[in-house]
Amino acid sequence: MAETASNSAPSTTPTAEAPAPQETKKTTEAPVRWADLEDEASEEPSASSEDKGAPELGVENLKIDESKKINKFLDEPEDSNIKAVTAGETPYTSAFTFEELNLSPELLKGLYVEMKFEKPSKIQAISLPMILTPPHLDLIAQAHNGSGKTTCFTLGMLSRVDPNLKAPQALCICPTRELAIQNLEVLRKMGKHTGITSECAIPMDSSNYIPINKRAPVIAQVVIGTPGTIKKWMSAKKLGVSNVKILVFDEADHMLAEDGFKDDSLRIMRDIEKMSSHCQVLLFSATFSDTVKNFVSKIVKRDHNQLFVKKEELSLESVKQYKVNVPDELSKVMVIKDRILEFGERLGQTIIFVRTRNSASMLHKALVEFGYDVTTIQGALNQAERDKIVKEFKDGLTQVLISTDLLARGFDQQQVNLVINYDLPVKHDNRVEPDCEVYLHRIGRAGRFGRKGAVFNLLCGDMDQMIISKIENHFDSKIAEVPDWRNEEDFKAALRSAGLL
DNA sequence: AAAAAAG
Repeated sequence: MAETASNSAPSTTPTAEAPAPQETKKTTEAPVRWADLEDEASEEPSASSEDKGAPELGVENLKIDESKKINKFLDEPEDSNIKAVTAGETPYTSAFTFEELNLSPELLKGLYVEMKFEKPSKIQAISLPMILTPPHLDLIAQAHNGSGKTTCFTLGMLSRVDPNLKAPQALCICPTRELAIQNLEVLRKMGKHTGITSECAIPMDSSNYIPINKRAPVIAQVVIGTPGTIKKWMSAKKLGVSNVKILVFDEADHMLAEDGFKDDSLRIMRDIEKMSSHCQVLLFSATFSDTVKNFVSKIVKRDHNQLFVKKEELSLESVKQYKVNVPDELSKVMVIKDRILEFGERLGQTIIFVRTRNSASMLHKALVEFGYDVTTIQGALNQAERDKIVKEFKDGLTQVLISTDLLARGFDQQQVNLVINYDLPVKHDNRVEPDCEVYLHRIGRAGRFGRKGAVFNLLCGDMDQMIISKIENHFDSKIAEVPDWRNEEDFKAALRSAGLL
């Protein structure tokens, strides 16, 4: 069974038959070894459950033996406590192996052979039984950046699809086109041997635009896309949802936040619930602000499972954060150029985050004028350009990528060791307030799957000082300072301490 | 004036 071609991102979305190009390049590291060290030995008393007297899962059994993981490059990224609150009477047992999950042999082959996984990560061990066990309760799941959330919901979708029913049965909604494409690539790779069909629902470029009413109805079994297009296909009746049994929101806090995609997301959720009697809803993100957490627990079904992490325990220990005080805008460029990019490829790939599209193109011009080979991505580019920039970066052809918050969430490129905040993330309606969720997502682009990484926050002026100290307070962690922005040795020391030199 | 997505 061939994959359904992606209508919307035709040339750039690799199919399962054409393996992603980076497969051939990033071979140096050993396969990811999850949870291969811990467990029964290092039990500790669990914190008592405070909420609703609901039963608490024995997640403490998954705690890692700290003494055994010294000097280990690929650490378990989320060894702090994940707090589980389960509903109903269903007891869940964490899965220490994928075999315990009753997956099809085809799917297991995808996990071991294509994905090269050995064992479930912690969030996978806890959440997969909840996702896969009847009565398939809704789930709100928070877990650290780079800890393997995508695998949780991708496996959920693949294992709940009936291969004999040629109709949409699983839907996944993402905040950006890039994330939709990336998630589709993962799904096709993981599901390579299952024959399950999939399609990407993102807006098409004007060049290959086909009016929705002239298009054939969707028969792909899994549809992954952005909210506007999904909504459009649904209301044009080209995407039938009566067989949908699992609905996933990736970056769910943003998808359901007041200033995010709330209206579209809710509309999609309600329309599916109307057509499809019991559709399981999965909400995944690394962040849930208190407001959003409160809201999302109301919109899912009354009986649902929850996994949460305290915000103080959310920063990745493997990623060292720094602040750099500079006198003016130009010195930000100088720091990037002379103190960071000078190290070249030794540091791996770098993403520089800026606040605005304008800021992106200014910085781009400046660095290009200094002779650096950088690329820039932001939402004003057309889809073909966006795809090209992402592909070049994922293929390792470009070393330094400037981005707006377009790539702040979910973008997974394991070779990114360095994140630079050229502008700090701030709330769009109130620029003196930091956006702590976006901050966490940005720094999570480094240190994927427990790898080492460094973040440099470039600070200029009192406002930046205030914002960064609010971020420190929010996560209850102190960000180390690079003493002198002009001193090369200070940066060397910082990078060394981060494990990158 | 300001990310993203889409009409």
